[in-house]
This record gives sequence, C-alpha cells and structure tokens, in this order.
Amino acid sequence: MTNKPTIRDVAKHANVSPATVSYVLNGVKKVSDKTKIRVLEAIEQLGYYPDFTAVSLSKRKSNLIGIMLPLTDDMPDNATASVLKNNLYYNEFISGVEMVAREQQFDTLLTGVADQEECRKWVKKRNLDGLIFLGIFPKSIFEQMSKLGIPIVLIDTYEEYTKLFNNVQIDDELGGYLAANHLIKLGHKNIAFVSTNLNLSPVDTKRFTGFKKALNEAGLEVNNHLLFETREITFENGMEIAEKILNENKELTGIVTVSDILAIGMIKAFQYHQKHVPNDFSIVGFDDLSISQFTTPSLTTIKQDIFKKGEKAAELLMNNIGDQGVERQIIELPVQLVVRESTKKIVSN
Amino acid sequence: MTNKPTIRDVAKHANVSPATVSYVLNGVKKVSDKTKIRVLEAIEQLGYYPDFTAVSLSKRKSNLIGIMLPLTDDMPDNATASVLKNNLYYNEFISGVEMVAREQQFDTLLTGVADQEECRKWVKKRNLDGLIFLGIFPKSIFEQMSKLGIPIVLIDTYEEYTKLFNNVQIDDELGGYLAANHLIKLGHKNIAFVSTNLNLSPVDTKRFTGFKKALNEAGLEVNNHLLFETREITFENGMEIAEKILNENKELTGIVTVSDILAIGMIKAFQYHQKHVPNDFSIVGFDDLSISQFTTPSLTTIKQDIFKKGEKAAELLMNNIGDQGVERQIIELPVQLVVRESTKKIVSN
DNA sequence: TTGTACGCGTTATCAT
DNA sequence: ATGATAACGCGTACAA
Repeated sequence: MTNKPTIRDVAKHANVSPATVSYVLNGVKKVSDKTKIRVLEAIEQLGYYPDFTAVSLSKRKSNLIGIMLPLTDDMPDNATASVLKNNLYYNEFISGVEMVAREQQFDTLLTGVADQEECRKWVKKRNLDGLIFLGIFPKSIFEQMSKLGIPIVLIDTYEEYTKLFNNVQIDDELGGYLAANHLIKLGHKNIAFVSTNLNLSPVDTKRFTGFKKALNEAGLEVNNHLLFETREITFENGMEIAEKILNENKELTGIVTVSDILAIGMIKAFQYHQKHVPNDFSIVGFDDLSISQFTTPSLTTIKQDIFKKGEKAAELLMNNIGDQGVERQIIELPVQLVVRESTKKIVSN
Repeated sequence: MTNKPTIRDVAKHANVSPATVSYVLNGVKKVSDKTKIRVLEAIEQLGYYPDFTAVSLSKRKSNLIGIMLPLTDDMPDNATASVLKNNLYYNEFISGVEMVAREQQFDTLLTGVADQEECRKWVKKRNLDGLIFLGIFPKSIFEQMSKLGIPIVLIDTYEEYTKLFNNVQIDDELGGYLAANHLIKLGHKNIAFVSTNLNLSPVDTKRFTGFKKALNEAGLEVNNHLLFETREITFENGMEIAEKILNENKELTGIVTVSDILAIGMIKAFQYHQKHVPNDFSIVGFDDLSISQFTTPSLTTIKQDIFKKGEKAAELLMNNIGDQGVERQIIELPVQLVVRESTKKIVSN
C-alpha cells in the first residue's frame, strides 16, 4: 500500500504503545534510550512522519501562520489578489516571512479581510498559530484580534490602539527627512510631497513630519499646494499626479514620494509630456524595490529592506508562538538614502 | 466563554444529534425541513462554523492547495523566498490562483521543493487537495506525484512525460514568432535570441522554434553566435548579456528575449554604455509585466495574461478536486504582441 | 510505559 | 423517510 503509516503502525512495529512513539517524537524524556532507538528505527523503516492535521487537531496548533492584507470596503471581493498583483512591496515582504516560517516547519497563509468577523473566522477555522498584519486596519479589528489569544505582529503601525502588539517598523520620519534633505542640499526650494491620504496613513504622516522638519530646518516654507494625496499606490496614480502637477502648472522642482511605485509612474508621465527627470524634476522614491535600480532614470530613493522586514516579523512571531508571555517588542529597521539618477542639483537661474 | 462552539453544542441547542447537524451542514438530504430550520437557527445563534482541521482529519480533505516552485539543487535552502522575491511573474500568477481558490473556500500554500520526497511529505503532512507546479521539474518528481492521487495542474510544460496531467499554457512558439516577426518587419536582419538554457527549458525552446521560423520565412539565417543563454532570469543577468554583446562587438540590431526582466536589465546596461534603445538596439520582451509599460523606454513585448493563467490553473484544479475522473485538459491562453517604445524601424545605411 | 479518552466532524450502521 | 449512536481519522497527554 502507498498508505501513509500512522503512529500506531510505528508502535506495532517497535512493540511499544502509540504514546511512547509520540513521546519519542516530541522529545518528552520519559523513554529509555533502548526503546527510543527501537522506535526511531521503526520510524525510519516505515518512513513515518506525523500528519499535521491530526497534530493540529489534538494540540490545537496548526503550524500555520497568516498574513493579513487590508481590504477596504470599497474594493471588490477579489481584492486580495489585486493588492498582491500591483504591490511589489508585499511580494518581497511575504518572501521574507515565508523563508523564516519554512525554516521552522511553518507554512504561511495569505488573506485579505474586509471585516473582523471574517478575520476571526479565518483564524479559528484554520487554527492559525500567529498572525501578521500588513497594512492599515480599523481599530475594531484589533480589539477582536486581541481576544483571539494568538501572537500578533503588526507592521508599520503608529496608532495608539496598536501599542499592545508587537511591531516591526522603520524610522519613517527619518525617511521623510532624508528624502527632503537630499533635495534641499541639491538646491531645491519648491518641493512637493506625494503620498496616500494622510488622514488614513500614519506612516505617510510620519514621513510628512520628517519632510516638514527638513524644510523647516532649511528655512523653507511648507506649501500646502505642494501636497498631493492619492487613494492608492499604483503606477497609474503616480502618472495622474504628475499630470495634475503639469496641468496646474505647479511651481516645483523637487518631489518626495512615499513609494517607488508612485515615483516610477510620475517619471513616466513627465517623460510623456516632454519633461525630463532629473533635469526638470528631481524625484525621490521610497522603498528601493528591486526594480528601482533598473528604471530610467534609476531611482534615488529611501531604501528599506522589505525582505528583512518580513524576516523579522516572522522571527518575532515565531518567538511569541514558541513561548507565550514574551514581552511585546518593537523592532525598528534602518532606512537609508540611496542616491541614483532621478535627482540632481538644481540649475540656478 | 469565548470558546468556539462545536458541533455538539449546536446539537444540544437544537435538541438533535451531532450527526444531524453535520447532515444539515453538508446538505445531506436526510433531514426534515423543520429540524433543518431548528439546526440552522442554533447555528446562527451560537455563531457556529466548522473547524477545518477537524473536517480535514475526518474527510481527508484540507481545502488547501499547494503551489510548487522549483528549486534546483545548487540553490540555497531558502531559495523559495528568493525565487519569489525576484520574479514578478510568480507574483501575478499566485495572485490569480489565490483569488479563485479563496472564492471556493480554499487557501493556498506555497513551497519550493528540492526533491520529490520532500514534496510528497509536504502534500501528505498537510493533506493538500491539489497541486500546481509552476516551473520546470525533473521527471522523477512527476512519477512520485502521480502516485499521490490528488489532482495536479502543470504550467507551461511540454515534456512528453507530463502529458498525463492538466496543463495551462500559452502558444510559446507563436510568441517567439511574433516577436521575431515584429523585428523583421521593422527591417532588422541581425536578431539575437536571449533565453535561459535551451536544454533545460522546453518553453524557451518553443519560443526559439517560433523565432527561427520567422527568420526562415523571411529568408534570414539563424546565426548561432546570436543565441545567448543565461542560467536564471534576473535583471542582473540581463545586464550581463548586454555587456557581453557590447564586449564581443556582436553585429546585431534586434533582440528577442524570453522575459521582460531580462529585457529591462539589458536596456539598463545598454544605456549605461551610451547605447540607445531603440536607436541602437530594438528589444522585445516577453510577459508584459505590470512594470513593463512604465520603464523607459516602455517595453515592446509579447503579452501573456499571467494573472489569468493563475486563475485558469486554479479553476482547473478546483474542477478536478470537485469530481475526480474529469478528463485531463490542456488550456491554451493567447499571446499578443504589444508594441511600445523599445523597438523601432531600423535606419538603413 | 501503557491504555485510553480526547479534540471535532463525518459517515456507516442501526432504529423508529 | 428521519434521525440517533458510535466508530473513525491520527496524534496527544493524563491517569494508571
């Protein structure tokens, strides 16, 4: 038979009880060395390995972690997929999580959630051992989640109500500061800030804070006309903003964005309208995606190691799953200015 | 208690047996309408929903499907992650699978596999209901897999020994043909073909076949010096090939590649060495990734709908999981030439 | 070390 | 035709 051997098969083969086999498997030191060896041999011979489903049912532990992607209400049902499709950021992050999880015999599940009920069900249905929240979620969801009793790691959250969870983040304010400062040092005085809706994104707000700080320090005034908000981070939205800038004839030479994606879209639109980057506009991205050094011009950007962010998040989660009662941690990863071709010293008039 | 209600709780609440509840849940028509309503009410009131782990254990069905990524032996252990990280292709594909799976209450697991044993174990451990193979795998793995007794969908395979599985593919030969033909029509006569190792990649071989066909039809000779093979599809390898072309002073004006990634890398290297695309080299990519219309120059490429490929693969898999004995199917998705800025009519001398 | 109840839903068997 | 009982899937962990 190609049938998978069970723990009872092994037990029979080794002339012991299933319990003993289980003890050997789990390193419970209740077993004499000689029986242990017999059991190990039997396991080897039969090619036995435990069924995770059964383990999961009896231990109430699935060796499964979940990554939660945000779905706003106005998105179509199938938005998980489209979020993934368009956002290279998620891709790298998930890879990092995957890698660490796999090393520890965990598998990773992905979902988008519209409401907390759905989320709770998902966790319960699959007996998930831990959760990573990637993105912004409403307060109510966290209240629900904290009742779930499983470790949770948040990414890039600043809201007060998230303070009781683990968090992996970067110094977003510094990122915004570095980006603006870079342009200022290049002589730019009229600098735009391009982000998602600041009311909805504390991350972008932090970056904006850093941005403003740099301008203030340089004695430059923060001009609200040079703040551009878009709903979602896509290439297309980047193009739209660039066109808006051109249409409205904004006076500016420098642009700080919260995402390489937006920056790339903007550059494309500028080029389409015969504007040159960096000659006409200097643009700083954010993230340093793998594509960003291969665009033309290559992107000056604030680099964060998204892959490592995923790794750290998974490590944190694993530690918490391993033993509860670990204290809540905040891990801050570094950001760094990477200067490439999309920014340039301004040509004074 | 916040404890999840079990089927027995529901049964008690409705004054029936657990079995009856199960029947109602599974639509077994053994239950009178009045009891059914009672049960439904109890379910509603208690907020009951079944535990997938338990269902999985008793039904031997997990509502989980797996996507298998290839790991060659010489890759590091953690290569799943890096494959994902670098390959935007996978990203879009997986999104498509995810979406369809989710609609049917399935979750999707991802893994890279080095050998068939590991793969088999993974399937067994998690009781996976179906498998999608994304990429090229050795023959031996398929022999093992066919014994597993779960539906399998292959992507882009042409090997003889894969003929007994479902397959989702595109017309790769046509793709190669269209790409070459486009360049020929633009007046190019010395056209390179850039691919992975043709001995290892039947897909690239098909495209090469189409490529050669177009050249032959046009009375052009296929020059082996203009065939460039690389090990892996990365931006960096694209750059390398471009540099090789420049270093060796190859006489060519047109380039057909098997991937947008390679094309983007090549363009970058050309630009770095003061060569202009498309003025000096016309380049055709393959895939039409979401980034490809935002590079500079934007890519002329052979478009395939990778997202849809994922959707189709998942649909096929779901159908097969639903009822076995469905006949093996091959689904061929269309390819299409998308002309953008990276190709141009040759300036005759 | 072992026997065995348990976790939770399913389904074959049996009863009305 | 309805519905209950109980064994089962597989590993775990407590009592003995």
